[in-house]
Amino acid sequence: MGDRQKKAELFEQLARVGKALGNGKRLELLDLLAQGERSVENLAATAGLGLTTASAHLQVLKQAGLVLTRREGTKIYYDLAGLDVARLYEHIRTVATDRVAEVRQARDGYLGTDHTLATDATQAQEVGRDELLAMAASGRITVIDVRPVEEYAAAHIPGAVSIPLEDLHQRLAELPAEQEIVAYCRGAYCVLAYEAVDLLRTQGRQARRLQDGMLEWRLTGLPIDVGEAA
Amino acid sequence: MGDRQKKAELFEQLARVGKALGNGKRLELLDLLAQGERSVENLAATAGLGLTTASAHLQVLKQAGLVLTRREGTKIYYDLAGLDVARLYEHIRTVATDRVAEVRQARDGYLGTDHTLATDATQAQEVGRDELLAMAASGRITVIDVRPVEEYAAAHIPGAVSIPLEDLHQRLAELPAEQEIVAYCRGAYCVLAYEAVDLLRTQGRQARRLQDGMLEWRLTGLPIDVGEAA
DNA sequence: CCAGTGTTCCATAAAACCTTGGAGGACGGT
DNA sequence: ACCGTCCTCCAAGGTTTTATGGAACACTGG
Repeated sequence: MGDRQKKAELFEQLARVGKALGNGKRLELLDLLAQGERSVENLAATAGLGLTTASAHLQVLKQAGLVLTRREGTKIYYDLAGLDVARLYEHIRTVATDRVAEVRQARDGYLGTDHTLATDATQAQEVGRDELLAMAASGRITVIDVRPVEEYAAAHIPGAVSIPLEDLHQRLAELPAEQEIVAYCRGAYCVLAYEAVDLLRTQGRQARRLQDGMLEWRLTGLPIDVGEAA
Repeated sequence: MGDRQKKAELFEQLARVGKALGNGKRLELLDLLAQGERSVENLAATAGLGLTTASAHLQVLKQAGLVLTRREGTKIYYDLAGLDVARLYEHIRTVATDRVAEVRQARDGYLGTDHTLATDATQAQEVGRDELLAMAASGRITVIDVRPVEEYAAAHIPGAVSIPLEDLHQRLAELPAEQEIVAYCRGAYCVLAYEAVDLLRTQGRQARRLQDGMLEWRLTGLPIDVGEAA
């Protein structure tokens, strides 16, 4: 094998990871896995894919070394291979958003333009991570996790209460009326917290969204809790 | 357009960048561009691609926002869109190498297994970036850049002398006999510096390779010089 | 304004990829 | 041992990339 050919082979192998990241469905799966491990069936249902399709995509991610599997009885759980993978995902997302106008358009279309405009008004809706820690420590705010319970169980911000978005309206009574509420969800591209804040405000509550979400929280190395109870 | 569909659209857009990174030829083009801007013809020739093929690949990279073009007279020069792109490339390379055994095999096959084994002996051949700066400042070493002259001109380590690998043998006399020589090239996956060190040693010189190369040097934010003269 | 160079655009054929359904394998429960 | 569940593997199809020539375009220099 010639030198030229070996070089091509090396780049072709490197491209394996790129290929794995080069499909919307797979990115969506990674996005879900960034919240914690899940079974194939769960992933397929959540991402709206056929079982075999999801399995095939997961296989590609596995071949690229991005995810790992763990068997528990009859189920197989997939999880990110490591925090470096989450970091890579976040990195590619940042570059895409910074460099491609169409990505920003698609994001605004999904999240709602009003949320993503970087006006002073919107900025005020967001709480920084350090700010959250400080305010939570002094008991000035209540932090709620509006993701599905299973994601809360996999990893959540210490002290946060789990109230999935769909339950929020009927569980309003659990939240102190006089305290500001900070909601968070999966990450920068997740709508749940935006909608939670909107809902709370229409109910006359003081509410803000945490800047980004769980993915970015983990990437900055901040502490997390695991388990179901609050 | 439903929520589900908008979400799919968002991920599909994000995947554009992944797709661009999901092809060996394109990664090779990025690797070359990480050294500095080049014309299409130059890129095609260096990467061993047909002119139209190279152009098509560059178009994909451009659509993904990874490269920019600049016209100068009759030629069009491509360049990385920014340091963030180089960082992303480096990131994907690191994850691929860490997580996929086949990538390591391909790398060893290209660079030569003897170079990549992390033994104490090989470690001693490598000079750290800070170490290089310190030794160069005190005049204890001569730093040579063994890449093609055009890449040296685009960006090089301050104080380094340009001696392309192919000229090295006949220009040995330019190098001080009693001083240690440090050679560098494009980056972690570039063979030139390895071969330069091998050549120098067989000629009885003291020689070591800089850890990684120009790409990583730039990413750590260290200073560079631009231009032809030494 | 013309000729010449360098690059992109277009059409086409070959290759690779995605999806889907069905067969098969591993495990737990009975 | 047998069945049900969950997942992977395999094969077939339809769709999307990729490579490669030739035509078209943009710019420079005369």
